[in-house]
Amino acid sequence: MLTIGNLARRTGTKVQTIRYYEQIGLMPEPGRTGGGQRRYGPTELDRLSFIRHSRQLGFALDAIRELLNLSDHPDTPCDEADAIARRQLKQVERRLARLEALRTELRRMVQECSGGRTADCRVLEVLRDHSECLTEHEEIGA
Amino acid sequence: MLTIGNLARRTGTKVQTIRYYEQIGLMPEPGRTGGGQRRYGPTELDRLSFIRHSRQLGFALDAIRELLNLSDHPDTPCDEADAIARRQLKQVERRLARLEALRTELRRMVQECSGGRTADCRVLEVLRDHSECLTEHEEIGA
DNA sequence: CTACACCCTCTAGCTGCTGTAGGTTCAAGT
DNA sequence: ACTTGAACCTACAGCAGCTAGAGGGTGTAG
Repeated sequence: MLTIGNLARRTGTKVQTIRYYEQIGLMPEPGRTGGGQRRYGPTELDRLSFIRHSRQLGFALDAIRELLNLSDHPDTPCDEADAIARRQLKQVERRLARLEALRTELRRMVQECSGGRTADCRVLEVLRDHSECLTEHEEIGA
Repeated sequence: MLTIGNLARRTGTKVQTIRYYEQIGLMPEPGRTGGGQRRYGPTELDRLSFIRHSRQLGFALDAIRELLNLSDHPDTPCDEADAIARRQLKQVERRLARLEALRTELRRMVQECSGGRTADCRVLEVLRDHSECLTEHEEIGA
């Protein structure tokens, strides 16, 4: 039986985050000692590992909730899990495209800065005037 | 003189966002009509454009605050503006590297899913077992 | 039986907005 | 001059996904 601290250490999660996951129903309410402290078993360890790993792959908590649900029902067809992963992949690809455009723009800004007074700074100039941009970058979304 | 709505339209910002920027001191308190409505001039239009453009390039509000400060003092050397931009570039590059690793992992997951039962789903399997990952992806940070 | 590391709940804060409620003002049309 | 209706005002709550702190209780090793 693991204390919350041990579970945290084993999964690379913060204690508060585990309690938060419990609060939003992502982790089950665990057993408690007489004094009210949480104790976890291997099931919970697996579940939290799944959650952490999914987070590391960038899945939103809602998506993880769905994935966990699917994982709990081994006999259903796996189209849905597949669809969630594909959606996530699409999102990652969209973000990549955006970030690549940003990198280009930032590189250009930085390269053109000749190190004079801020009055002549290309960095500030570019920020002042959108028309100097080569690429469109309308959305901010992460 | 622009109303807040017109300023919003011209810069592609929401009205509430402008008021928010004012609240956190990023935009100045503008003049008001007798009835208490905000009225903006060209200075504010420029400032907000600068902010929006910087946001589109992914700068944090604090970085933008600094950049605006620098922009207001044209005779100081521009090393700092340059440093801020370089920092932002570094951050973008770090995020890109991370996202590329995620893309690889997600692609592999999706490709290996054969469309059977969730019990055999590679997507879920991979999420369950971190050791199947080819790449490390420890941090989640945006 | 005492230290002391760990646990508990509750609440507030972070970034960067966005939305809603409930009320007022402005400008155009009659 | 008066009415309409869009746009404005303030104030506050909420989003994701945690994180930090206060103020107190528990568990266990020596």
